[in-house]
Amino acid sequence: MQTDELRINDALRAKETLIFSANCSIAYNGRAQSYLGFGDRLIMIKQDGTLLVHTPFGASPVNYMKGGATHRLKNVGGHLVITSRSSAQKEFMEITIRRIHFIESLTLLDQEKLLLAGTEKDMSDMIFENPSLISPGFRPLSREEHTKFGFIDVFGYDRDGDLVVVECKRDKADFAAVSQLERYVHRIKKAKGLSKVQGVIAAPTISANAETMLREKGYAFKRVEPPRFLEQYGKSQSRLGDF
Amino acid sequence: MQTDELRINDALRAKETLIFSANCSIAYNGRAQSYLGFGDRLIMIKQDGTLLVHTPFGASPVNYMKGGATHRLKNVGGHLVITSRSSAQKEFMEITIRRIHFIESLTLLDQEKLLLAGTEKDMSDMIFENPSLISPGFRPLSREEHTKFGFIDVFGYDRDGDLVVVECKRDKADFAAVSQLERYVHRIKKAKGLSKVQGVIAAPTISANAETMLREKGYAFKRVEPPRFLEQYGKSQSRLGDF
DNA sequence: GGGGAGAGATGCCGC
DNA sequence: GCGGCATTTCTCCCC
Repeated sequence: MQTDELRINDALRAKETLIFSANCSIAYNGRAQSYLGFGDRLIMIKQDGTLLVHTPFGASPVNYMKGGATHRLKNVGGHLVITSRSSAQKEFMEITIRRIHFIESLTLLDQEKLLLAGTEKDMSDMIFENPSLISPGFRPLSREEHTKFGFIDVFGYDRDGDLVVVECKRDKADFAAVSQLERYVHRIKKAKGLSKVQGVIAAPTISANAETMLREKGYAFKRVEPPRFLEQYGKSQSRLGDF
Repeated sequence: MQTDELRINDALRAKETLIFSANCSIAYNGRAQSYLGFGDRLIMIKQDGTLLVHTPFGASPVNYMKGGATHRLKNVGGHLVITSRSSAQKEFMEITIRRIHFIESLTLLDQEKLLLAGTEKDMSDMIFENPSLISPGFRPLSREEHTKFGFIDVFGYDRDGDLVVVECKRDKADFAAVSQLERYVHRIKKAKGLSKVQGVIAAPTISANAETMLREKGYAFKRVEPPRFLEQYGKSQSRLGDF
């Protein structure tokens, strides 16, 4: 126990990455409030102050504190208790520990950034380069435009000279996508004083209900798959260098 | 090295929770594609097959596989390589390991469920119990109603007998909240053949732009804080038992 | 720091 | 399974 206490304190002081497993209970108060009774969990405190509590199942942490939090270890009547505070968001967490299964700590060095392909931005780039994916004669003017009209994926003129707003979704488009498109179309109409602006959702699929709503409002759906730059990877691992 | 290989293989076979730190690179192909160059990371494989890769900074994993994935360890020319597959989503991940810093594995027992207060549902319950939070004379009919019209937080009649749709947000309301409210109001109007249905956003705050859009569409904003059942907790830790 | 929107979002619940 | 939506969403980017 004494050793555990020293080990955790040393890691926190040195701002190492600390990972341990413990039977513990957790109370949180901040943006919401939560309590979790005693059970075995993995707890990770990163070098930036991020704290994650993971149960043995599921992808998401059951409790967490964002980076910048400060952590303190106390010994309360023989039990170790970790308190974490984030002044930024007025958050507070308390981990009451019954038993520790293991403790590890070390400093991790990682300078790399994730390369990611197949995002919505990759879709809008692809459409900009291949406008016929939307319609014959489509002439894009801009992509990923952050203007006062909003953040519009692709925006241009169709064959008839009408303005077209294209909203891309990398997955199935839903009600929210239709609402978003409508919001952009209305803003463009108002800003440019136009009565006729086309709206297109470009996505691999669209839910039936969303498509009904889309048609009712006079917009169109165009099936477009997000580009898969590494399609060949699964077949040939030697192509990793292509990235 | 031989020991590391055995240790990881034993843990995977036994479906223990496995956590190790390694200098590694990561390739992913599935819903998208990604590549991450060599760096020090924490890797966690849970009892349900969830795999998480964490860098030393940030709350979110840089790479992951959802529960149900299967993991295999290979020795490729002296380097350990973990391959993970999820047949459900046709996903594939490959972790190439240069050096392992530590390995731990164990079986975690956790039966507890998180108790959480201060959610949007708590807000709609509170409004249902205290209708005057919306307006004097408001009479709620239902809460959290999952109908074919959609998922409506609170819905009832105002003092004048008009139908009212209330959309709650636990944080600042934004454009999306206004669009959502509008969608519900339109659907109710259509379904009931009404020309006049009120719409209210109940939230602690609303962004200035969203409020402008809200007013333009004839809806109202009502300031409501999500209920904080554990308000007292931060002041008096002895009250933990109240939960 | 706020606003706006994407995410390999995840997770929950209802049909 | 899909659909619809909340999330202590997190993260990024722009103003």
